[in-house]
Amino acid sequence: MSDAGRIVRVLPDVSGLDKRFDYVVPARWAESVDVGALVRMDLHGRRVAGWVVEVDVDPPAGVELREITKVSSLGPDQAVIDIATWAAHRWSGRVAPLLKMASPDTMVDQLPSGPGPRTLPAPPADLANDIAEVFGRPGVTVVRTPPNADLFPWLLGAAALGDGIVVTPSIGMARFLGGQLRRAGGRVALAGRDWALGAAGGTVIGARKAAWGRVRQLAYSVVIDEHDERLQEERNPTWHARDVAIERARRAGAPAVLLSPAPSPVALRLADHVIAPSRSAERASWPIVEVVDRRDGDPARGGLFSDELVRVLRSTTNRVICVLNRKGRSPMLACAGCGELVRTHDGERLMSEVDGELVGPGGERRPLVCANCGGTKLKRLRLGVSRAREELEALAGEPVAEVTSEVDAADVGRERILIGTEAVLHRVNNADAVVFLDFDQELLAPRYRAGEQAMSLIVQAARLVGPRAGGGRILIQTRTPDHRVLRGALSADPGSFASEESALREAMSFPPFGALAEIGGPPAGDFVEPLLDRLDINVLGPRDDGRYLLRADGPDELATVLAETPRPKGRLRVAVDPPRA
DNA sequence: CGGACAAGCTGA
DNA sequence: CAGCTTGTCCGG
Repeated sequence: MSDAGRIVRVLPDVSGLDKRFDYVVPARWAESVDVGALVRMDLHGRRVAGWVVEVDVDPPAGVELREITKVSSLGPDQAVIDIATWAAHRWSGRVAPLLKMASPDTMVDQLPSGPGPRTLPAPPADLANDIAEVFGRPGVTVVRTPPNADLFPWLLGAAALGDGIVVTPSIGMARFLGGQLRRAGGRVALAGRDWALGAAGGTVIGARKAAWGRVRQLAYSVVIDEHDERLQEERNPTWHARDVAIERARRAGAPAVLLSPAPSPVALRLADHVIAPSRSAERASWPIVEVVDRRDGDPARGGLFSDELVRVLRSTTNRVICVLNRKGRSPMLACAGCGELVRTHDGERLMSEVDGELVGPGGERRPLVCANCGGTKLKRLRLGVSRAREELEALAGEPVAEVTSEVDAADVGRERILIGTEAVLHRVNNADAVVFLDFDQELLAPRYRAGEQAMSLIVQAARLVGPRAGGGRILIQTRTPDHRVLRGALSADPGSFASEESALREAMSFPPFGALAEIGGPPAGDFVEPLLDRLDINVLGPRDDGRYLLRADGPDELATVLAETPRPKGRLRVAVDPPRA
């Protein structure tokens, strides 16, 4: 090493460039530059920001090094940088966007002092044993929590261990739980805003970004509502906060605790231990769920308005939320004779009519005949949200407000009855009843996670209406009343649903029994071409949108193949664990 | 990514 | 052939 100063390796914060460059640190900053520091430097004629990812490196021969021009801020520590590197490989993306997630919102030149000694209240007696057990051992524990259970005791149990991260699906929930913990005497840092506070010690809590929080010494990772889709980033790399939180805990030898009323098949597969409430406690926390068979419904009105729906509208005095997910897509077909939906052979997907034939999303074809009764007269069920709103208004004899995803929670109307897509479930805090007008759209959506996502909607509804003892009620209108999701919801038994769902996934080698990546963009075909005859990789597609699906035995195998396969030039899009595949 | 530079296209 | 677009390369 030369006398001129230390040499550091820097990852520039430039999207589209995933390369590290070496720079000299001027002597005056020698002490303040360490791994993770945010710096500025000249790169190819422009001044850019970057992260120091290694110090005291041997630069390549024959390159004249430039100097760092500024030390801007403290940043992620070595542990977080290592996780970002791991995650970039795992989700086949670049490191820079992950480090950005792991960096403070505003520049930090010094950490505040750490928390003093603290005493937290003991968790309630009925949970104390479970909490002590769960947080007393490393590894992954899945805790199935009743949908209306208070989650705060689990947070207390974690915080008692010292520093750690807590991930929630929304910032709102993070603020709520974080506030509770702070009032109980915990040291709490909201991910992003309180970056420096968290780095100095305590509990870092936030939405999925909290998975990237810097902590002094990680003693736990907690994921709240593990089933919630919002824990996964939708842009590339499509990292999942659950998986990041688990990996961080694993590396620190700390417990990773995943809480959910309906844990995903992935969580259950990753779990070393599963804890479930007693059947009676779980059942009591669920609202009353009523499944209404609409095979006898009037197709002219989309079969959307059952007698049971009318009864619910009239029997409650408080808010009723009606959910109707109908975005584009071709209309569902139902048999005019028996009312059965036209579904694929395995009953998992809807079929549509193309050139006088029935066609399923996987390419399955058969003539225009009902598989249930042999009837040849099929009817289209189509009714959009705005038409449904009008009809509902006429039926209820009172105003009905439409809530779209563009409407802010604060602007939701005063009307007693609301109708909207699933977004309405996130815009309202409570209701007497939630009615899913046409749940088949969710159950039979052309995605392998459709069942899981449908269950997640029911959980959300269960929270809005509260437990059965308080009169909480969910009405689900469907033409597939025997679907495993509905059986699980009806008996307030997400455990049985989870077993069935996992068995199906295993039979089809879908995640978590295998890993998927979606390959898109113009060069997709060239990219998958060398993989076609490999035994450890299945190439599915191309689908009609030109995308391919790759399947490997696990995420590690998939990541390695994606990293080793040469990238043809052009804009290739790779989405690992695609949320909508 | 975005600047540099080269190769290709256009128009009077 | 100047002037502009499009493509390819590369950064310490």
